[in-house]
Amino acid sequence: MRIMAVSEGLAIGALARRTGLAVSAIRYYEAQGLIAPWRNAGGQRRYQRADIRRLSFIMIAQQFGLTLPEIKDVLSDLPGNRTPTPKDWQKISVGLRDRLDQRIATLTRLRDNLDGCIGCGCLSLPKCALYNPDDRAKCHGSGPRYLMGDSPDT
Amino acid sequence: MRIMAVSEGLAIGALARRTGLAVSAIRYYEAQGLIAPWRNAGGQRRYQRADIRRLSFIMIAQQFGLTLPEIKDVLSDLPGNRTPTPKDWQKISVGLRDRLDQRIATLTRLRDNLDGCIGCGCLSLPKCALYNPDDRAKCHGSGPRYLMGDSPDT
DNA sequence: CCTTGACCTAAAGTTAGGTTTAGAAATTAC
DNA sequence: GTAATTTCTAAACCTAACTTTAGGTCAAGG
Repeated sequence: MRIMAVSEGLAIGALARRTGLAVSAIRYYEAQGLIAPWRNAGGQRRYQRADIRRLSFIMIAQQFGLTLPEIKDVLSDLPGNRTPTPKDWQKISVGLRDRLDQRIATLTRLRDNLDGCIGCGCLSLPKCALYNPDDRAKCHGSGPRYLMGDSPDT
Repeated sequence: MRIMAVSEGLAIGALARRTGLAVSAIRYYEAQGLIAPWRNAGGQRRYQRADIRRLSFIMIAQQFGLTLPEIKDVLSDLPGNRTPTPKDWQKISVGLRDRLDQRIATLTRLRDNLDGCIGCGCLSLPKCALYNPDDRAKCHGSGPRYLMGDSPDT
């Protein structure tokens, strides 16, 4: 009688085909701690079906601009002792949505600042605050000012 | 009598201080064709005041996610035969704004797709179309599908 | 059994956007 | 005039996220 009904897992090539990722990329993610396959008797990697979803999540999170360490961090909220349920994925996806909202907000703010600059026609940075890499948008603090060439002695 | 009243230009260190960029970065931009100083008798780089504005524009465009080649491309619309006027800068800034709008739109679309995924709780890619890196959002075309593990034979 | 294709590891190479280093020459300050 | 700074070039190094290569091993088909 067959006991191993749950199958012996996916080989890395099959996983690559299912996800669209390169085999080398999957191995790289493993080296970075993002995925942990087991090994068969011959030492080859074997993956669970749930890993397809895991890799897909990684791909999506990358589209959203997360780095691999960040994604690793997000994924660490998944249960380690069992296959993640839709509910588990839903939970971490909400976190992803929050990050995405922040990025959109930042870009939108940046765009509005640019609009101000275009409006005045001079791209004056002290006015539009675009000069601040951290997007703190302070207008009269310390740090580099007159970035667009509008220094007082010009 | 002094003829050279327009000054002999900024040294690279002075430009670096005025823009907040590293000297090495400015030289790097030159290697990439983004800025073109002249050389003094001793072979040192000399910059115009207008270059402060040019470098600032580069910094801003980078915040918007443009690559250096893209920025070079955008800057190529500036007049080469004279110092750019506010009007010139205004023109290319509008182009920048367009690109920014597109990026915001893309991210927003991505977020809405994610919302659909969260809503259904399964992160099903065939439904949410997040799987398409080019953001073409086709739902039943060719290419990788079932990315989140929802293949028919699961 | 034997061949072919998939897989293994380790190390080197790739691209973007720079920084660092080394040794020499130019400039500035006193 | 000399010392300190700045600048010069070329080449090496850096991180992220991978890919490629080289030399072997494993697995499946006939």
